[in-house]
Amino acid sequence: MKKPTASTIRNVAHAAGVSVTTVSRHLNGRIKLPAETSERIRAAVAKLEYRPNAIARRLSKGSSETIGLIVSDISYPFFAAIASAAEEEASRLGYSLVMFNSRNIAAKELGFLSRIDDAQVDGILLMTNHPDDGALVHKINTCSNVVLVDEDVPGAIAPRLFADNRLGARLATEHLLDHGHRAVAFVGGPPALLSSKERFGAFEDSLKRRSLEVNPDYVFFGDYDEQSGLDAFLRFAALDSPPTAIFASADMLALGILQGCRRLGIAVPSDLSLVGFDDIRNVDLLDPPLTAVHQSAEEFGRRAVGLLIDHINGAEIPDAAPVAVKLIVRHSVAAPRKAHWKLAGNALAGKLPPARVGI
Amino acid sequence: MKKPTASTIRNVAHAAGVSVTTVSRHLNGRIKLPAETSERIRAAVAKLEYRPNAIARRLSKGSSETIGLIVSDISYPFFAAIASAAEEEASRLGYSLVMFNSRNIAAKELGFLSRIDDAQVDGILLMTNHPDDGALVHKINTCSNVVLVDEDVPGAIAPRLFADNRLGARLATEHLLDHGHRAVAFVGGPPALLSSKERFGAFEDSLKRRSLEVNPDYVFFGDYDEQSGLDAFLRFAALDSPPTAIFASADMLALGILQGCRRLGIAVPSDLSLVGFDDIRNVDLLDPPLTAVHQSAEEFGRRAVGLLIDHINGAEIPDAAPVAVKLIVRHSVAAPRKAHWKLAGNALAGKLPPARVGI
DNA sequence: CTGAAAGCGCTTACAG
DNA sequence: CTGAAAGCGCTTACAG
Repeated sequence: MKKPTASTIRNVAHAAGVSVTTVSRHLNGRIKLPAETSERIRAAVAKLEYRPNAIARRLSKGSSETIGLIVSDISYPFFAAIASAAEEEASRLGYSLVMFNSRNIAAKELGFLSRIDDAQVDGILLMTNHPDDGALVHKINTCSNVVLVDEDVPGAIAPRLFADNRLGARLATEHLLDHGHRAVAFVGGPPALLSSKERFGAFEDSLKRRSLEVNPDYVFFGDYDEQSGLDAFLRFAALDSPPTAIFASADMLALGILQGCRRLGIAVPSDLSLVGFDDIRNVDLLDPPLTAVHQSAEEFGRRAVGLLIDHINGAEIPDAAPVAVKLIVRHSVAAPRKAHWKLAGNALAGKLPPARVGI
Repeated sequence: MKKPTASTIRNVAHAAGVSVTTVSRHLNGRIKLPAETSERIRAAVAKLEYRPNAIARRLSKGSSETIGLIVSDISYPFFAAIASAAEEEASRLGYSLVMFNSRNIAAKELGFLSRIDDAQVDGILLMTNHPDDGALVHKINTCSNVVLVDEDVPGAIAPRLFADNRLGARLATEHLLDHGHRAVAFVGGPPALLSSKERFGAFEDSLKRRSLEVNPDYVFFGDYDEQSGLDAFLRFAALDSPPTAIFASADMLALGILQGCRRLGIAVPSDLSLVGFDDIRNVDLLDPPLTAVHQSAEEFGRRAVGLLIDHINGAEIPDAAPVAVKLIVRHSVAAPRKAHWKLAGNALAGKLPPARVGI
């Protein structure tokens, strides 16, 4: 039961001596009232501390001026930055934005998506990070007003906004190649994701363009987190000829790699060069400052909200241009050493992670 | 208008040949039906892809099994970590958690808080980061079911959960003192905040306990962000006798200080020792790895949700014990040099920030 | 222009 | 045990 204290539109109407209809219309600006009447309503609203019940409004109107953002992991800094920018833009456009943390669980994503059906939100920005088993496409295609952000769900009929993954990966790879590296490794996220596919694809192309082959030992796919970065590093470290450079296709992976280097005494960049992707806040303060492909979270959030609101308003949404990327050169890349770095003795004993599947 | 496709409880009732009442009660588990009847309902639900409209339910029930979390800045890593932990615990207890980014704007906090009034959420975890002008206390005291997390709003009648700020600050300060520092500075957030007051208070006490005085030149209050850290550093750097150690009462401040050191060529810890507060993810990878007071975001999120749900259920909430803290020693603290570090010539020209108010 | 009334999709006292 | 009906607090066709 509602608290008995909250006053309703009926109370206001009664206090102002007009009908509920009139109060509603006046409050929604659909009517122009004589100054005297509108003043009576204003006074009643103030006196009763009346605040329209948003739930009731939604039920009858079917819309809420609210948009949702489903994020797979709010503690991933790049995602949090997108969320923050999205909120700011939504607010600017008169919407409120609510965020849902799905922890990358498909069932939660579906549940949050259902909020479109009952007008809890008018639309949703979906940032997923796992392959779809079909349920997601189905859901997206039955509820309108979702836009896919950062990762794709293949088959979904919805506007999309992605980064320029291919260009970013090419920039990173060529930067390494330009420094003379030939033994360069790739660390990716879940292989089924668009970002992984595109970044790996461009990595491969960049090598090919220089008549180089991808060495399967130098490719690792995991999750987009520090642990996977560490796992990748340890696998590479166990090789007879470890790579001299790594393209970590997400900064969190690079952080895990750095972690591994620190533990095993490998110096970056003199033993091993490293470039990241995302360029999250403060990577310039790492040891060493990380060279990384920058993508603008601000642009991501802002444009995604714009797309969604246009979509809600029924506009035809053209394919969105990718979010721009650029390489930020700092100090984690140097020319390769003459000799490969090798771990002393059994430094790796017991540290090797289980193998992960390739692409 | 709702999409015509969404089916309602009436459709289900009709298809199953029972009343709406029966369907509702059955779906809410308030009734035990003959297997045959419940099977008919199940079939109807499946066939019509019926999903209860949560908005309608809220309007009639007045509750939503949803809790809200208002965070002043979701891109602040420590807050994002709390949010993440809170979501997990809420989910475990059968609630869904929605997050609101207030950008530390009081009006937004008030607006989000109002969602308790219309049952959009059953209760709210409030993380604010600015002094209250009175509106917040009033709001909190008129809507039940809010718990204050991380920072206080004085005068509010609500359960609270704070870190052990005093102990944390003491640990940090004594660590510096134990290394022989006497010229130790304090950098705080907004001086009106509980965390600032408590951390500064304990800093002061720790000095006093060793018969040391706080040097007003060594105290700086700003915001809890990198910029303020940088500002503080630059002010200290302009002093004739700069401090040999800084207690940055938030990691983001420490990051700004590190930024300043890098720009001006000051070495940490040999020129300047530094300890942070929060111990956010990956500060072990900084240059140098940051010594910091650790507070558990996981514990914060988990316990805050527990408190709130107990509160919603009408339990009497005793004063919560503070969230534990501990000092994590890494490599940003060393013994002070014999001589004070000084900047060469006019290295600071044009870089000095405007003065900020003291406590 | 104004208002009485129906309706949004549920839940739940109340009566049978 | 079951169901018809009222009610949650709004909005909005519809009639006056």
